[in-house]
Amino acid sequence: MARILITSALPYINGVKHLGNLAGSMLPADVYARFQRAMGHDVLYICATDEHGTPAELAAAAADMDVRAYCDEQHEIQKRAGDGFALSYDYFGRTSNEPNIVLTQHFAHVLEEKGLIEERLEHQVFSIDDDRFLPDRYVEGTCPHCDFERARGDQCDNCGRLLEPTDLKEPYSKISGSKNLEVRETKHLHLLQTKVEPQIRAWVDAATEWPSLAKSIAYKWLDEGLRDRSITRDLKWGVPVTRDGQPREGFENKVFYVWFDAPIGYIGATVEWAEANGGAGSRDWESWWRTDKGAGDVTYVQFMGKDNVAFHTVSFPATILGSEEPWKTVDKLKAFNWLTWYGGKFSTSEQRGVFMDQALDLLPGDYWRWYLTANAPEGADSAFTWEHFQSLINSDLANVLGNFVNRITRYTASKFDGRVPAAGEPGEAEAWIADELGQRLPAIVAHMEAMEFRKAAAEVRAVWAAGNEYLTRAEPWVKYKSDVDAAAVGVRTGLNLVALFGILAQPFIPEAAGRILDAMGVPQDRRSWQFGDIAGLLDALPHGHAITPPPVLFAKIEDDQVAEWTQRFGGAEPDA
RNA sequence: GGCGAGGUAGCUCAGCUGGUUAGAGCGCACGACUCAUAAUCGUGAGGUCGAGAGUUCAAGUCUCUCCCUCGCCA
Repeated sequence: MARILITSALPYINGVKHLGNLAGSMLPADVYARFQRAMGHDVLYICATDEHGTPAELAAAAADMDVRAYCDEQHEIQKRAGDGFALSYDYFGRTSNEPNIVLTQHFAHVLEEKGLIEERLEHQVFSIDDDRFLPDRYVEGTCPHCDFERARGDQCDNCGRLLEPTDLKEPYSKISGSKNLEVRETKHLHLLQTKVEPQIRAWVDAATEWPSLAKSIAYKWLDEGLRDRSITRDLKWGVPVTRDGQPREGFENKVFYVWFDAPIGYIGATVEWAEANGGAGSRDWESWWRTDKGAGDVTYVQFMGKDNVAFHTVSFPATILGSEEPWKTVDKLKAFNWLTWYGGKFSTSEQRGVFMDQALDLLPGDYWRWYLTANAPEGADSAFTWEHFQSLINSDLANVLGNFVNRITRYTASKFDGRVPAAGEPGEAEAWIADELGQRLPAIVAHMEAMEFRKAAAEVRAVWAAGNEYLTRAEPWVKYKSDVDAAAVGVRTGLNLVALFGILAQPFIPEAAGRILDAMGVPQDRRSWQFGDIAGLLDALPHGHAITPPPVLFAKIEDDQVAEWTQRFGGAEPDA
């Protein structure tokens, strides 16, 4: 039994995420976690909300709430949305919780001891009316090069030139619009990434199980040269900057930069998990994260969107490797491209795209899980369209899987007293389906191991379709007229296929899979992915065992629903 | 502007280090079947692989130029 640590990129706290975020990290991580559990491995799947930083403060202010109260509320909302999609986190923590604060301060302390942190004086724009320092992109003004009036402090969107906030003419605060600004001196801690660069490069060189997308992004950053990076900010909301357990002199009103403490949150959330579970034995967080405390045999797998790759392959490793402590680092990394909305961006303001909570109002989580997995943006960006969604769900879930379950269970109820028939011997049709399964089941496992979810889903669908083909070949309803025993073999095999399909479906559509398996009376300990004995799989249900035809598993998506949703959330004609 | 990804059947996408008649699902046409959510099963029609040039015995797959789309710019 292998030990597998899985994390998905931490969703930011300011509001429910859209389907693209779900599809690019949390969902595939969950599919993988469920798969590995079904394979019998010891899996720890950790996620958390990323709560610090200016956007959280501003969102809280906009909601007229205290930041912590705002985060409390948003964390619960995101947790609920995750539950709605059956995301099976072992723990869904928070970067603002105590363990992450302790760990963040610990890393800063160790890095400073190693000579990798130093104080530097900076000049930053301070907004007197907002009573805060403004991050570069929150300062706007007129571009000194092209006179564009809404250039940002870091760059002009019109002429594309990189800027410093102090370059802007007529600068104003993007937060309040106030022009009452001044430049103040402020001291910050800088992480000397330039000194760690050789270690990071060697570590990236040694990584064998990263996809090319991840490696090329990492090398791109390394080749451009790492920069020493400020890891503190003039904010109230964040991890306090300390020294020897006391507030650090001159840093009383500063906190660590959100990108410094957020990835440490993977570890912090694991500590939260351990504390919630007693913290003993394998429930010990260090046995997952410290190679000197038993994490040597852990395989660590990270899931993220491509925008996060650099932070996970370069920035966070700078923290970890720079500490020179025996922390577990990522082994396998799965990066996703974007799920687009009809080829363009999801956009809240333009009402283009669906958010996680809205999606659940329309349809159960399984529908979305299947679409987003079967259509995952793995090789390239992939487009969501209502029409594609409708056809995929209706075809794969309603017609191929749902109808298969329905047709064979109902036939059993009407002709075989709702029981698994014992009579008859397997023949040609049974040999055919056994051969199909013998080829396709290993392929599915291989695709899952390789984290090729799109291909895995296609293969799972092919197995479901093979079930229908099997019934066409076995045609028990024809045989029933002349030879009830011959029909019984087909029914028995069909029922066992239903159970197998439920087992196969678990990582992808866990709720529906559970209903199928419950209806077939498959006990919990018989639901794992053990496909070695095909003949056994086709005769696994006890003879005479009663089954219940489940209600229709997947309702079809109707054209008028698509029309309504297109109207509400945007679709093919954004201007219409 | 810089950087990145991509342009393959009507649609959404596979096609590894170049090598038999370029694949899948959906959609479409025709046929079969009737246990089933008018579901299912079978057969078939659809592509000069963005454009041009080059390397090679051989290019969707390598090189160059161009066109177009999308994204990112901490």
